[in-house]
Amino acid sequence: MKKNKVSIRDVASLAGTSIGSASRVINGAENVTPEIKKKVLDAIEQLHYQPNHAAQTLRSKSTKTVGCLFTDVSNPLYAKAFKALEARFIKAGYMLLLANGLNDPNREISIIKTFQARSMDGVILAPTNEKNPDLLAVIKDLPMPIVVYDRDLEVDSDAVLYDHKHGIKLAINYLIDLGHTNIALVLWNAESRAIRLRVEAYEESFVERNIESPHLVIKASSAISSAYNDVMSVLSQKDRPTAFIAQGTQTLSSTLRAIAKSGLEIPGDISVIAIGDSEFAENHLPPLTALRSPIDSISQCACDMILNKIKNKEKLLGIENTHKIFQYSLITRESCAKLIN
Amino acid sequence: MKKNKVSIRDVASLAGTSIGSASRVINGAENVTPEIKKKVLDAIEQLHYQPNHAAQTLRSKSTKTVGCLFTDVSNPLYAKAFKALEARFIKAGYMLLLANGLNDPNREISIIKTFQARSMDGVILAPTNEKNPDLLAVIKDLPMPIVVYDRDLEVDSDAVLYDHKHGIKLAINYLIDLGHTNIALVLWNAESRAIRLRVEAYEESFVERNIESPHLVIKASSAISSAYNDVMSVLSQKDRPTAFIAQGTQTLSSTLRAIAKSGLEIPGDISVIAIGDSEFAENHLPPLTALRSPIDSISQCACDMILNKIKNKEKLLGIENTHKIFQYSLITRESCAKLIN
DNA sequence: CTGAAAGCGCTAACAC
DNA sequence: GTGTTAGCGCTTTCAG
Repeated sequence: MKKNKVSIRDVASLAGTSIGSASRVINGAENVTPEIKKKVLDAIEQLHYQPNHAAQTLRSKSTKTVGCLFTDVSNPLYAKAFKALEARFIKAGYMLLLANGLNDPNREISIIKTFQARSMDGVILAPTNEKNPDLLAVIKDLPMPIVVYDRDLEVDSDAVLYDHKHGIKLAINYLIDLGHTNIALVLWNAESRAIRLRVEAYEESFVERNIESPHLVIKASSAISSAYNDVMSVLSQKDRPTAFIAQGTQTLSSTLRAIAKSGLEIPGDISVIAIGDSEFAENHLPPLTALRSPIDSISQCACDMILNKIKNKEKLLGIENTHKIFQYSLITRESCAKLIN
Repeated sequence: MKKNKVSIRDVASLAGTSIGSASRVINGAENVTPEIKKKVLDAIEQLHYQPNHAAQTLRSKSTKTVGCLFTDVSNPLYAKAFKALEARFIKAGYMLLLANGLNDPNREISIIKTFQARSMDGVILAPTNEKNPDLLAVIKDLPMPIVVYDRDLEVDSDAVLYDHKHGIKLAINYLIDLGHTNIALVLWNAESRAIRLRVEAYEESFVERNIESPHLVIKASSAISSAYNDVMSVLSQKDRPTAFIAQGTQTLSSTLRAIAKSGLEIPGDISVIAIGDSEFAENHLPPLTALRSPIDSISQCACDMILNKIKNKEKLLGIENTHKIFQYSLITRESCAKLIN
């Protein structure tokens, strides 16, 4: 633990220039003689000078930091999104400050307030409590650019959204084309945009194909044990489903386990589609057909939106907010088979 | 997007006091009349005043932020650790800034430099490249309190460490007591303190019991497909193991899948112990005996170490660095059985 | 193109 | 106990 007390003053004096010139060099301003620039750079090098971030922030009114509120990074989905965002922001010279809302409205509110108190240059928000009026009020008060991440929030801001409906329809249509109609959808029992839309799309898919819906949406109350039990019980019914669409990591593997335990083969007896592609799906035996979520492009877009707003903050005050929607794609592998009557 | 330009000056003038008193109230100083305190608090309330964090930082030399370098939050282990740490730091009024090193030494170095440039009040470090001299040099230069998180880093700092050896020995002794000697350890093929110690402990366990080691350490090069294949092939040998100790999430489930595919029953034919307890292990059929990692206590300790050093920064300059070691515990469930010859 | 100087918003030291 | 004031380290006018 050493002390680091070299300031721009030291740099300027070592370089034999003024503080102003030193600052210009540090910030890459154009109007500096190569000569002075070199002297300053040398001094910086020699002194191991690092600008004081707090002072820069105070003066320039930019923290070079973006806040990110996700529900829970232990959900691999969010972890991946965070990593994708982090990579892009770091490249742009920003830091991403992650905080977990953990489904708690008060925590979410307090995190957002912290983002404000620490004057983040922008925020990416995915609060769980989409309808909470206090939450909404706090968000509306935010002075910095906002990107809503796959939530139906009634606030005037940019948003990036997954087309969960389209994804489910892709999967169901694929299965219907293979002859399946008795299709089950296994989700967990939470309230979220994703789940809401998936359930809606499930019913709509059958309507659009003029097929009677089997109404087999299984909402497991716990991702593991309950999904397993629920799938087991559905499987034991006389008119058991011939295909499953299962979400997530744990819900999926519980579903798979239940199928295996029931002595059923994939895809011979049962077809399976995973919502969300993963190494797991790819390497499973048999490899699982999966809905691939556009996580990288959505993250890139969120990042671009923020950076763009930050850059144009002064210039185009009346800049429009945009909602961008991203499509799933169906990666067909070997877990689905034609249904033979 | 509104503007937020109310400063402590506005608060003081509305409250009819001086800036100094306002500051004292904000910082909870003792020597303030209740009367003035109330007036200031009211003014703050009324103006929705929020202190400017950059100014506070610049003046007080404390960012109220702690940097956290983990390998990869998509690893559930790190995600859980991050959450545990975050909870404690938030409670103490700090923010945790997470960054993923992603196994890349340059990235790790650059992250640590960023932590320094942004003058984190403390850092929690778990770099993958434990021996990289540049990395080490950068860390040694850090001016703030450091806690090394389960790494063998040759730096003079606090550290929190898992007793991975003890964990493995717990598991192997338990299995030996059940009559197993042909025990396989399934890991993935990475270089880390955890894996290093587990492999060492594996061999030592047998030596300590005067049993010849079966030398069955399976290092899957990929967590999923390879673990599956490797376990399959071990299982097909004439003298197949009677017990498996498997790490992680994916390695474990691949191992389980291979066992199931081989037509073997747990615990009848094969005993299984999971390294790391989880909902998955708990809800598996049969419920899995597991080594529970002391993730909460280790996180709590790391947090306390940092906070303690921050608090005593000036006072006890020569404060000692401590290494604290945390024990796994064996949660016995139904996946292990007595070996009947 | 460069230097001098003002001041970002706040805390802490000091007088009263 | 309270008010005044000097900077924290930097960016950014503004003269020159």
